[in-house]
Parts: sequence; structure tokens; C-alpha cells
Amino acid sequence: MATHRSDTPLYRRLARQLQERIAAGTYPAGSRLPSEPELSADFGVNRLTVRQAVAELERAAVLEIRRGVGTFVRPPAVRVSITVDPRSQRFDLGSVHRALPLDTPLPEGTAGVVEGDGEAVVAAPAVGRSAEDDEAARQLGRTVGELSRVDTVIRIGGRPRVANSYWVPTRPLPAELLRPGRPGNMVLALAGAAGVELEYDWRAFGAIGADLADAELLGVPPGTPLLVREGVSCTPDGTPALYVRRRIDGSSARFVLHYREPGGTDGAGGSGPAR
Amino acid sequence: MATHRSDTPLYRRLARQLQERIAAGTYPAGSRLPSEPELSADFGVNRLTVRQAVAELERAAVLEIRRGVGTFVRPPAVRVSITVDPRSQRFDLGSVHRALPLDTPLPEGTAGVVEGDGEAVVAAPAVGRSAEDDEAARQLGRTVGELSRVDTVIRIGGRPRVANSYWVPTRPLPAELLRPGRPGNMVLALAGAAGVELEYDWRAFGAIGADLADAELLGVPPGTPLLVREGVSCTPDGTPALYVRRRIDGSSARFVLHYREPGGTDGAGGSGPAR
DNA sequence: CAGTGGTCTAGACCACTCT
DNA sequence: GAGTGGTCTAGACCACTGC
Repeated sequence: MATHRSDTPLYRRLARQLQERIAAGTYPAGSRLPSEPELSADFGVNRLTVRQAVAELERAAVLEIRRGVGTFVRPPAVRVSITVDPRSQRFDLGSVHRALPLDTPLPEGTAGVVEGDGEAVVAAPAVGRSAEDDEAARQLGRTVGELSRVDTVIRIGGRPRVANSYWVPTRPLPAELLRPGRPGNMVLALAGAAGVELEYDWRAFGAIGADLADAELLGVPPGTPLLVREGVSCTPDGTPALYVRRRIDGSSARFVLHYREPGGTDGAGGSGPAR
Repeated sequence: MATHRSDTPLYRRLARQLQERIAAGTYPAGSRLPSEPELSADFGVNRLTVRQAVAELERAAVLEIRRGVGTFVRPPAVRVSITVDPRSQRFDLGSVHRALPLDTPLPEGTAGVVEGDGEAVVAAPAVGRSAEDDEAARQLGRTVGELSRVDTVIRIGGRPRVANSYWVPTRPLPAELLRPGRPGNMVLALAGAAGVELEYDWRAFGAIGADLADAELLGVPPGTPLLVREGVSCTPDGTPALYVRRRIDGSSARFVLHYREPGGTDGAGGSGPAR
């Protein structure tokens, strides 16, 4: 292994070999890889080099590492679909979408709604000089001093899956609304507090690695790919009234937008994303 | 540093300290961090521990590492907005959106459309037994044997930014259409080859770390957070006719969906996402 | 308890960038 | 050439998991 001449680093060649073995079925989905000391001996490289290769494949969602247990080949993704209604500011949470054939058993922890699910306030931080606060002020056409902010977390299937930050040009907000732990749909609560109706202006989708704060909120390692959905909602007369920024654990959830009416011909035999 | 008792690992405490210094302005945006040996000496930890902390902050898009030069505090993101028209299958590429105050200078390499921009074929792989191929077959309600596949890359601002895979139940496809390097909008070409019109059925957004193949195509390190946009388009009678899967470098581009008509009141003084 | 992955150190050599 | 980050090794100790 170490004798093989190449300009690509050893750990990446090792990662490629592991991925090839997975694709070839040598390590089938769900199976345990040889332990790090074993791989280290088999390939004749240091254990740290093995770890570097394994870490890359873990970030690419090819492997799943369970501390004290072993490293496993990830089965095909099963993710929560979050279906968005463009009219109301409402999600349809908890619909489980299986991305692969129907005979794949559901992994544990991906089932439907459980106790404690839903949205809850985690903090109401002062709107200061963070880059996010400045961005919110810009998007709403206000100064940071005019804004209030609320941070929430949405739990699905018992796990925190979405971290949210809301900025509104309403100050002060009712204290009850900001109480940590307060449950309930925050968009509706904010619209109610401001006494306005809200309509989508625009929404944008991006992807970023979890920073240290989001990693803690969502219970994932820093750097985990997060789906970021941000946007502005307006009152019916077009005044920007809400800037939202949501961070979603990318490996466990996805946003689905439907363009055709439900009940139409489904050529895939009902196997499309849950609605 | 090393004497400080805590159950959080040393490298993460170091990462947190670095992030605090960045937030506090000790290391301003765009500035160079002390070199790894310097940080190693300053904090009294091994260089590998420093590297672990820096690597986390790099994946979280807080730092940018330039080999042989140094490690820098990332300036506020400037990203290409990809605006989607829900009717046609068309993008509006190349519109640059600045996420932060307007006096921030544009970094190099983020300007408008340059030579070589646009979509080009990179491969027409056989539709075999990969997990993606199976998923495409399932979504289109076909067997893998009935499908053709084309992979393309879209370049914006001179850099590859979007990797695409298309599956269609048309076989064989015209050889000219599959020629590596062939430029032009692939959705339109595929619709033309099949002699049909295409409408959106659904689109889903997710986030995932780049696997080894996508990392090479996009010129980013494996594990880089990618925005994944996938979906099915139908013919007007509702027959699934195209499954698309796009992977977009999350740090440099985002998808924008507009819900209000253009020309309406823009309370933010025209500072919203490019249209 | 044995085995797994997680962290940390010390030291070495290399490839790259800029001057 | 000097300084930067990139890779790799050897060895150690720890925390977690499951039997």
C-alpha cells in the first residue's frame, strides 16, 4: 500500500479503496468495517491515516461511526420530508420519505412524531453586531436597533432537526413569546404579536457546515453539512416583516416542493416523496 | 491551556477560542491567523491539535486555508444566486448576491459570467447498479435498463459550481447529445430529443458532504457541504420523464425562489437577492 | 472485562507560495 | 530560501459500549 507511487495522498487512496469495496459489496450496507487497528495492519499504514480516510467517508455520509461499537456502512438514506405550502407559512413535518426501495427496513429513530416533537423557544438573544444580525437588518431595511430576535429548535422523531432564527421589526416582543421552552409555531406567533398577515417574498436554499453553536443545538459534529433555508416574508402591502434563517441537519431531512396537484397520475406507483 | 479541566476536547476548546477572537475582532475578517507552529506554541498544544481545531472552523466556513500562504478569516460570503423559474426549466445564472453590507469589496473570482461558463457534458455513464441509478429508476417508475443517463457540469465565473446527473426513459439518446464537452442547456436538449414538453412535478432540497467523485468534479475537498437539488419533471399528461440530481457547492451558490411579482415594493431598498 | 473509537503528543519529511 | 500548510509515523492514554 505505502509502496504504491502516486501524487494523491495515502489516506485518500485508502478512502477510495474502502469506497470501492463498499460499492463491490465486500462491505455491504449495514455491515461493520474492520476495526481501525485491523485496517491499519491490513493496509500497512498508521492508524491516524486510517482515521483520516474513514473521517472523509463519514462526512460524505458513506460511513457511520458508533463510538465504542464500530464503523458501519450507511444504509440508503431515509429522511424526513418537510413539505412546504407556499401560501401559509406552514410546514408538514414528520412525513417520512424513503429514498430507496420499499423493502429496505426503517432504521431506528426515524419513525413518526413522538413526545416532545414540535417547535420550542431556546433563546431570545439581543440583536447586536453579529454578521447574521446585520444581514437580517439589511434584508428588512431596518437598523439592528429596531429588531427583535427569537431562536427556536424544531424536534422531529425525538431529535432536534431544525435550528431557527427569526428577526422582526417589532420591539419589544411579548415576554411570554420569548420564554425559553415555549412551544408552538413561531411564525404564527410573531404574525399574531405584530397583528399582521404574512406572505412569502422570497426563500433561498444553501448548504454550509455546522458552526460550533448550531452543532451543539442540533447534536451533530461541527462541520456537518446543514441545509440552510432563509428568506423574507412581507405583509400583504409588500412591507418586509420577517426574516427567517433555518438550519436543517442535511442527512436527516429535506425540503420538498410540489408543483403538480395531488391526486394526479403518479407514474412511480406512489413511491415519490411523501406529501 | 492544557491544564484547563474540561470534558470537551482540547481541540474544540481551541476552536471556540479562535472563533471568539474572530468575533471580538482580534482576528478581523480577511486577516491572517498566526501560523500553525505559532498557535501551537502560543497555546502550548501540539500542532496536530491546532490543525484539528482549524479544520473544524474551515469546514464551518469560518476560516479559509491557503496552502503555502496561511490561514485567513473568511470575509462575509458572496454567493451566486441561482434563480429558478417554476414554469420553464430554466435557471438565471451568474447573478451575484452579496450577503452583507454594500461597502464590502467583491472578492476576486466572483464577478459575472466569463469565458467557458455554462453547462457542458462530462460523461454519459452506463446506468448500472449504483444507488443513484436505482433511485432514478424508482422515481421514474422504470427499470434501470430502460434509462439513459447524462452527467454535466455548470461553470459560473470560470469555476465548476454545479454537478448534474440526468436520467431519462429514452434509449438510446443521440450520440451528439452525449459527446463529452457538448455545451448547452441539457434539460432543453433532453426534452427535444424525446420530443416532449416538461413540467415540474416536485423538487427537493437537501445538504450532504461531497463524495470523492463530486469533490473532484467541483474542485473542492471531499466532505465539503453541497446543496443537493433533485426532482422529477413530467410531460403535460403527468408521465414522469426526467429525474434530475444537482450538487451545488454550498459556500458559493444558493437557490432563490421568488413568490412575489417583480417590481413590487421593495422595503429593503433593492438590497434583496438578485432576481 | 475486552474491544472499539477519540484525543493528544513528538517528531519527521514533503509540497506549495512568495520573494 | 524561508515560511506556510499537508501528510505520515509511532506510541500513549482515555471514554465509551456491550458482554
